[in-house]
Amino acid sequence: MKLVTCGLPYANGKAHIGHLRTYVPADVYVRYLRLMGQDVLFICGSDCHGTPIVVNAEKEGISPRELVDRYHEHFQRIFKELGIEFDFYGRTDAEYNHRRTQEIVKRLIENGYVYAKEIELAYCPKCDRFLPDRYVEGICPYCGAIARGDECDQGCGRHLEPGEIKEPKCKICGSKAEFRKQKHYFFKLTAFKDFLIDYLENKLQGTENALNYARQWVKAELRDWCITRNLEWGVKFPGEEDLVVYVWVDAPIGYISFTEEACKLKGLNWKEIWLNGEISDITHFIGLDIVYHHCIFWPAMLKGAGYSLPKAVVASGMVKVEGKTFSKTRGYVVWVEDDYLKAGFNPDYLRYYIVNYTSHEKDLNFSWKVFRDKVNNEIIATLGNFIYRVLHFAWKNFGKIEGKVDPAVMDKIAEIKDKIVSAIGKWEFKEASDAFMELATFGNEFFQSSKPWDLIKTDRSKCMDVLASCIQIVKALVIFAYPVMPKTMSKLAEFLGFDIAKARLEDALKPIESIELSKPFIPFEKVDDKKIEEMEKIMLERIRKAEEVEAGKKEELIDIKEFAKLDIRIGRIVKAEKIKGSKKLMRLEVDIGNEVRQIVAGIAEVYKPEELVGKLVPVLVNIKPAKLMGVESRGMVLAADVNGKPVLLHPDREVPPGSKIK
RNA sequence: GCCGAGGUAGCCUAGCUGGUUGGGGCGUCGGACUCAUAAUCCGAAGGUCCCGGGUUCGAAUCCCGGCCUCGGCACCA
Repeated sequence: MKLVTCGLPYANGKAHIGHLRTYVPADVYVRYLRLMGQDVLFICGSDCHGTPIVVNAEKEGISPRELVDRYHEHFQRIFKELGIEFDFYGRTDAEYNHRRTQEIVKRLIENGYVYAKEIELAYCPKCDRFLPDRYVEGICPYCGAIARGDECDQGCGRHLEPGEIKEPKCKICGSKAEFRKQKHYFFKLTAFKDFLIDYLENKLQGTENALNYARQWVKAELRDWCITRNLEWGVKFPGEEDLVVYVWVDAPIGYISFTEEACKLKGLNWKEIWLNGEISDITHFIGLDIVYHHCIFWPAMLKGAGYSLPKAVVASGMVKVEGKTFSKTRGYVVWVEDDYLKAGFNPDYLRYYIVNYTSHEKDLNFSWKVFRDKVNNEIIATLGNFIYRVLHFAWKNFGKIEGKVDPAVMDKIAEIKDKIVSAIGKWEFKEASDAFMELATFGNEFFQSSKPWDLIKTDRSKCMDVLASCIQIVKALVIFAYPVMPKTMSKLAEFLGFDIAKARLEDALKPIESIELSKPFIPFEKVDDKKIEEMEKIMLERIRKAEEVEAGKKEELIDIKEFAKLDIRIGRIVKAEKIKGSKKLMRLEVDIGNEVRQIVAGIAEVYKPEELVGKLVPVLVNIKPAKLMGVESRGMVLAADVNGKPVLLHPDREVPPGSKIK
């Protein structure tokens, strides 16, 4: 029994096209494996724990469970509609996952891979609880900027050790927090370094993007992981009522507990998968963002607890939307339900697009125009049209087809089958889908050059043979394309009188002796331009709104007194040099009239030092000094922000340095 | 700057353990056909294979140097 899993969607938001980049190919993979006669268990579920869920639930005034329920159902619905069929779709907050997680943690403790350590954590006396990192705010001891729990994110960027932050405040009630010592538990990841190097170099298979990334991390620096958190929501750490296990412990364990549940339902033994010697036939489909967890943390945990290790990790590339980096906040997103499904598009189209656009490892660009073109030119004109023209012609002129299939046709089908098998073995789903499209084109050529519309008038028997060959191709296409477009292809299989669920790739090569046809249906409906324009409008509107929100944040009105607090003066740049080790930072010496100040500015990507010297620029003089890349900055050069790039401002005419700006 | 992935015709790409005129798809242009959802088929145009060196009888393919793009980290006072 082979196990295939997908990275668990976090039950904290709706499904978007980025999710599908992983789930669709995984489903396609599983369907092809089954067509090859393999026994596969396909598992996924909702990732339900972690602080972001707790924070969001609190914001909405509901319990974490209610929030999780909502998205758990949402994802199940989306998967069903898109034909992504898991054998089991679980949730990590279920009893079975808690049980398995505690069992594994206990094993790790028994085997000596977990140790306790006292660390200082912010504690709010008013709320009477320890505060997870993102609930703490305070002052950075190094640069004085406002910093959050573990990091000076707005100031010097330093990583802050627990206890370092000054004047800690609770972000929930705003009252002063204090530091209290608390015992936490660490997983000895460092003990697995040699094991991981060997595993990643010699044992683990998968896509290069994942493996290379992980190898680099392991060789660099491994640190022990703190695996407990101060939360109520989560899996209790054994023996510690107040601590839950870190979300990245219980989430992947979901793969195991979901397998158990699936096996119960199917009368199988889960231990044959997860307690089956060193390496087991387990394949994880994931996004590039969680490579670290799946290639490093997870195998170490499994090893430490005595479980089997995954055989392969397959990571999908990133998703772009209309050529831009995917971003929910900036509006470059396609929501599966609100955008795609509500517009009434056939889910098979999106599956085809995702699988066929480019190699699994590379970036996928989603564009509505490309979507329309791929659907209309490839799915409909080439594949759908071939299927329909053959079935329609055969039904109209014969009704029943009994004829000899051309050996060249059989050879071609066999060739395509081999291509598909080889492509699936490499996780190259575009290659597999290109292969059946090639067969459709071959079919069109065969039909065209055989001219059955002429033969029907001169030689009915020969015409019948041509049709027999064409129907053989149609059957092969239905089987070969089924994993990518299950909804339409199963309807066609039914029309042709066979059960696709029991089909094998080899069946495409079994000659159809005789087939009786009824009136065929048009397999795919065209996507029209108006609909695409609508979709583009929706997206543009969303992008515009996102920009407005961004601008709106800055549009808080202030009065002149507040403005007067800003001491802005014209300064002359007298020296400029790039800061070593930084891409964006430039060290400037600026004459602001009564003194020359050192200022660090993030302009090095756009400006060269030599073009800056002598230039007059506005400088915010009374900003708190800060250190950037270890260089002190005592002021801020003002510039226009154009698509994230700075454009410097210069006075209309020569003015003396130090001139005040009002 | 560091690490990773890449740079092949308007777009997506195959080839990358070196070897006949660099394949394919979409789009474009011309033609043919009419069974079919104006679908299909045939043909054509379109490429400094990022740039510069080197190895070699021979390089898109190997080596060195550089440029650029994407992602991650650092950072944008």
